[in-house]
Amino acid sequence: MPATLKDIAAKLNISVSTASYAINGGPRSVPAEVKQRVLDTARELGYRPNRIARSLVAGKTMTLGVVPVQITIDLAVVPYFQEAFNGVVNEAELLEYDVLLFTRAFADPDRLADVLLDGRVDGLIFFAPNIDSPVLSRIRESRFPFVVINNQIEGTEPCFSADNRQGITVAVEHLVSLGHKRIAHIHGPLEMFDAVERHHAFLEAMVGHRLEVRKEWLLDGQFTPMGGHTAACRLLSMADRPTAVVCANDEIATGVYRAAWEMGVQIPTELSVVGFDNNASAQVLLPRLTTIRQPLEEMGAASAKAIVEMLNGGKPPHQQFQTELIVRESTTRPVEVS
Amino acid sequence: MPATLKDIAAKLNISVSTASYAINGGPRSVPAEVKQRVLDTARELGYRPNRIARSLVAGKTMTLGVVPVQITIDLAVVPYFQEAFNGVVNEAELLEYDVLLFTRAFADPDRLADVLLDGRVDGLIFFAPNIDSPVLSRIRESRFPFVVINNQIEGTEPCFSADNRQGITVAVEHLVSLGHKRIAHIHGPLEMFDAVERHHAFLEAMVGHRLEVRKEWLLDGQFTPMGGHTAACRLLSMADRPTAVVCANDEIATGVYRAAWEMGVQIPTELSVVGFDNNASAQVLLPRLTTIRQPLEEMGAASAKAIVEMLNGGKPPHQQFQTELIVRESTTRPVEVS
DNA sequence: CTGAAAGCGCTTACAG
DNA sequence: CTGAAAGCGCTTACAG
Repeated sequence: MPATLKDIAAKLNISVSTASYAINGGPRSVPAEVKQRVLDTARELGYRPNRIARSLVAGKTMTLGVVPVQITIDLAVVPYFQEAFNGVVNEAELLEYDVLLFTRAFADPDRLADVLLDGRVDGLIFFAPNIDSPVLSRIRESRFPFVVINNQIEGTEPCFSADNRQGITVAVEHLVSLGHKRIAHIHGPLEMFDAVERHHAFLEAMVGHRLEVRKEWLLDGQFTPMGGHTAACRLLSMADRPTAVVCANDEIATGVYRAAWEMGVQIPTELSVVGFDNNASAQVLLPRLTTIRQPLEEMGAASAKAIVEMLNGGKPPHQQFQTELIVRESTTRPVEVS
Repeated sequence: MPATLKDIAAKLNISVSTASYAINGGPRSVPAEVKQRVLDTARELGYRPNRIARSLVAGKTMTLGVVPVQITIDLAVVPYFQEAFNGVVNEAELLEYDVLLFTRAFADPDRLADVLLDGRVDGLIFFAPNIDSPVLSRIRESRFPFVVINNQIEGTEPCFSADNRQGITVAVEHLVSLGHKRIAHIHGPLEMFDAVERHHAFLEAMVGHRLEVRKEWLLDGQFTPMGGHTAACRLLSMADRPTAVVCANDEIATGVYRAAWEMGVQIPTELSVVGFDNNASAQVLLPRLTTIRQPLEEMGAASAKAIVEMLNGGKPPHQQFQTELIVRESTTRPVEVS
């Protein structure tokens, strides 16, 4: 039972409105002497304004909701999430908003929408939702402010995504310019928009360079180290092996490194590896990983900024972020197999 | 302007109480026919119960606050935080609580306490606070429910920590049993409780084995890859080099690997490396890192569970988690330098 | 059985 | 200048 304005008012024989004005320093002025007494007894009683009550009258909560539609368990351990989330959190701090993470997974999109729209946050940020996200339609219907990171968006709400196509295109060009012709791709789960875009872009780039796309060199790596490991083990035990592999994210690359290590395959001399994301693990791998940087943190920050802009009546535009190939030590010329 | 109970009641010419009972399915019964009409118009108007209002009358918010006292910026990118946070989030989902992350850093402990105690959460979980945390005293005074992960605690509130001493002791024993005598330690920032405990434990273990502790082999690695890299560069360029190094966390070990790679020092043959935490990067390093596992996720989960127990009137006890040495490939016998 | 009313802790327009 | 009152959107004890 924390102290309330009523307690202070009662103790001082003044009205709660006066107490309120004194505590908030306005908008009505309060005589200095009264104000001081209010402040003193507030301190004495350990009074702290109740933000729930304040939110109710203000009609806003000063908090942003983050909704990771895709993953539910072990979410905070996925690098992709971590970086975008970090961007949101850093920016939210600057904007003086707090961040509520919605973790409850509901099979029913209606129930999920109910939870997201229950008034606890002023706006929502969706992280890399599945391509088919019925929740988004629900939220859209309710006209609640939201933005989306990395997804194709039907409506007009702001969407922040990386140029996956460009990234993959540049990566394949890089490999081709080194002399690679035999290039494999380990893709992510094809229910995810990013995975699909990168996969498409890979195929297009290969065709563009008139290189053969072998079905058995197109494997699912699930965006995880284990997926990458499994795929790479298959790839590396083929009699007819690729000289390079484009991984749909760095986590997959991590698994490829392990597989190569276990099978005694040298990176980059026997296998060139390209990742995607440039997250922390890319910095840990040795030789250092050549990868496509996706500015996830900026994207997270931009999405937080956009939501707040919308709350202030603005209409922030979609934004596509350029990717950047970071050439490090995991790619080199293929060995001649003549 | 979302629909409210009042809107439904007005439209149906019934009282808000009836509407409320119909929506909530109790505690008072409502005739089936009326109930159906309420539900129908609720759907029609897109009505969703306002949780802020509900929280205000219930006096609880069903959300848990996570407070990372130590770090403010780039928080969500620190593995330590990620894993403990993941534990909290997973458990919170099971308990049907949401998680609010407090990110605002206030120099003034009173202001911070005001924010933490403003009624938005039912309980607080503090992450690895600095040894000297004035905020904790403020929260304690207010008798607000809170628990702490990894810190020495003055009061009686539940505290969940790993047995750092045991971990380091076992690690040193492991190295000694392999024949190492020349052992270095790269410690964390000594304002942090964990760093101090591990540092102390290292010194004690060395003394216990009657091994010489060289001052120049005791370096600060700041719990970061860069810190570890810098420290290891110094260590490895000494004429008189250690044969093994105990890193205060895995991130430091990551930097040590890089330094060794750059300087052409082979791990483990020329340098044995032990980490602490067993986080994701430990799985990425090759050769695979021998490390001390600290069950951060369990600790996070336990803390969430404890808070909820407290909210239900319980009094959960302190809990110290055992650590476990995971021997992998980064430690071996030292080469004879005779 | 159901409606009107009080109250959660605030803010702020309205009276005096 | 300050107090009483209404209202934010709910829940629930109290009347009828």
